[in-house]
Parts: sequence; C-alpha cells; structure tokens
Amino acid sequence: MARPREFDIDEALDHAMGVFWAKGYEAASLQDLLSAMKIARGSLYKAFKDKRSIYLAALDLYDKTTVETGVSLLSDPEAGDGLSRIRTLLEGVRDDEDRRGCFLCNAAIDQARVDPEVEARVAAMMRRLEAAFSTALKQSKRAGRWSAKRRTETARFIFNTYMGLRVLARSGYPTRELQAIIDAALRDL
Amino acid sequence: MARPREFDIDEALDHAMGVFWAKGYEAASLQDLLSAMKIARGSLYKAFKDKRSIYLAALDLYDKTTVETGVSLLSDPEAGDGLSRIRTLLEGVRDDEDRRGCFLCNAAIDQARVDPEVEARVAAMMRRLEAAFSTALKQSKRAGRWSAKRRTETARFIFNTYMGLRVLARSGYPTRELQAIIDAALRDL
DNA sequence: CTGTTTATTGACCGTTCGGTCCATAACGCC
DNA sequence: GGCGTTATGGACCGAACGGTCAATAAACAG
Repeated sequence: MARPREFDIDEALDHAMGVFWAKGYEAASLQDLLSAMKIARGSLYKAFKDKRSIYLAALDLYDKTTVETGVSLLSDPEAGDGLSRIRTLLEGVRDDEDRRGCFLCNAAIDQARVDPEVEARVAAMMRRLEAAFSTALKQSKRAGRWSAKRRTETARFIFNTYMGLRVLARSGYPTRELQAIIDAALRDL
Repeated sequence: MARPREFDIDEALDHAMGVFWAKGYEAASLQDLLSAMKIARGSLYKAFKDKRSIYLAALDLYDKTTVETGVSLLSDPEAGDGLSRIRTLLEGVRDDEDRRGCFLCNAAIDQARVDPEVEARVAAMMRRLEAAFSTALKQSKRAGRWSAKRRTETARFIFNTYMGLRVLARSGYPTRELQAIIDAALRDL
C-alpha cells in the first residue's frame, strides 16, 4: 500500500544507543544521531516522535539486550553454580575492552533525575538485576548460609559492587585492579 | 587602583558547582549558571575564561572541599578506629538527604571521557580516596590481617563500594537499603 | 496506468546556545 | 576633580540546536 521503510529501525536504534551511551543525552546532537544511524532528518522524525523518545527507545533496547542477557545468565542453572555465575557476570564487566561503562548507570546519573520516564526505566532495570543476583545466590551451593532477608541484602550489595565496577571501568581502571575488586567482593560469600 | 569585584568568587563558584552537579556539564546552560551565581554575563567572563574553565574550577572546588574532607576523616587517628572511620564515611553517603550523588562520579561518567583535563582531575581524586581508605585500614585494629598488597586491594574494593553507593543514592535508594549494603561490604573486614 | 499512502531528503524555521563588546560605574591614586 | 583601571550589565553575535515541511520517490490496489 505504501512505500516501505528503507532502513532497519532496530539497527538504527542500536547505533543511536551507542551515541547516547558514549556522550550522554544532552551532548548527543541530532547530527551525531543522524550520522550514526545513517538516515536523514525527515526519516528520523517519521520513525520517532522526538529526541527524547529515541533515548527512551534506546534505554528499552539496552534493557532487552544487555540487562536481559545479564539476568538470564544469573538465572540459568546450566551456567554453573550461582556464585560462579555472579563471578562470570562481574568478570564480563572487567573485560569490557572499550570501557564504555554501563548505559543504565549513565542514564541513572545524567537523565533519571530530570525525566520521570527515564527514572522509571532505570529503577525497573536496577531492581531486575538485583533480583537476578538474589536468584543466583539462592541457587548456589552455599544458599543455606543466608536467610531470605540476608540473601536480598547480599544481592543488593553485589549489585552495588557491579555498579561501582561499571563506573571504574569507564574511568579506565585496569583489568587487574577490577579483578582484585571482584575477588575482594566475593571473597567471603 | 580599580573597581573591586562585587561578588565573592568562591561563593559564586560554589553555586555553579551545584548547577553542574545537578544537571551535568552540557545540560547546564549559561543562563542556569548566571542565575545560580547571581551575576551578569559580562562579570562571569571577566572572572572565567569560558564555561569549561568554570567546570574545571568547580571540580577543583569539590576536591578541596568534599574529597579533602573525606580524606581527612579517613586519615585522622582521632576519628576512631580505621574501620569505624570508613563506616562513618559510607554512612555519610547514606545520609545525603537530597540524594545528589557524587560530583566526582558524575564527572567521571559525563565528561572524563571527552575532556582530558577532567579525566586527570577525576583520576587524581579517585586515587586519593583509594589511598585514604588504605590509610584507614592500616590504622585499624585489624591492620595485621592484611599484607600491604591485600590492603591496597581491600581499599580499592571499599572505594568501589563507595562509588556504587553514590550512584544508588542518586537513584533514590532508601537509606535502609544503603545501610544494608554498607553492612554487607564491611561485614568480613 | 492512476490513485493512495507512506518514506526520503534537505531546505528551512524559530530558539537557544556559548561568547563578545561596549557604554557605564566604582574604585585608588595623584 | 581628573585619570587609569577594572567590574558591571545587557545588547548583540554567529553558530548550532531540535524540530517542521513540502517536493519527490517508491511501493501496492484497482
């Protein structure tokens, strides 16, 4: 019935996410986005309402990909013992070679305080990650060591460690130092 | 010999820091800064070279005040045992009632990657905080538990926890949950 | 082929951005 | 009181911002 869209909207969104991730919301200009997405202005505004809605869609994409991957890993009994899944996830942060940090964490700092919809998405992702850490703990050999309350708190502590690692990774901390932090955090679990 | 400046430059800078802290570098407009500093455009540009130099000066101010205060607390033998000084510092984050997070952490995420001078200041502050945590550990009753290397790593781990707490605090985590994270982090030290 | 619908492109819009400039004001010095 | 110097306030600047629009193109239905 009508002319079909010539670009893959998810692929374009992925590139947009890269720009927001690297530069933050305000510093990412329309020009930056258009170049990365390889489309023209008009096409962008046919596909998205405005800049903010691209950002929100990018957050959702991050949720569906990175966060979901992490949650799956933590919750998958076939990925080893609960504790070793946690370790695997944290070591993934350690190995983020381009040190981009965490889009979720960036959003929490630069937009969540001024945009309620960003705040809601950020909070939801954080709570899902926390819950996944808790699931992994519950499925570890040492699960018996923690009461339900204590397990929730421990999961939250690990999540806190995870966020810290993301910040330090973005700040250029070397792999070896990140590894030592992971070891210290998990030492007594 | 000449007309004296009518505003207190440090006080104005403190207000500018508040704006950058709350909104980030790009989102803080000249108008925002001028309103907060309560001066006119011309006066601002007599006192500072440009927007970026205000930001750098604000970072230095944060260093001289907040970071230095933290370092002093951690290093002060009269502030209790090393471990309890660490706990006091972390509980200060927990009690940050307006949940502003950490200007250092914000800068690490939103500007350090695109501005080498910001990056240098951020790295310097981070390393000083790390070192102060190490000092506090060294001066704790249980100092003997750690080799020098292990102490450095543990200090870095605590610093990582500190940064995570700052992010979570800015994200609105309730005091009680932050407290549980602190307890979990320090439990086995 | 014609008509309808929607995507593409880039010129164009008003606004806001960071930064400059200048007339005026407030000081110490002589 | 004049003079040199620096601060003040705000008009002003070009550039860049996010967003709109109209002409054109590409698809399908009839």
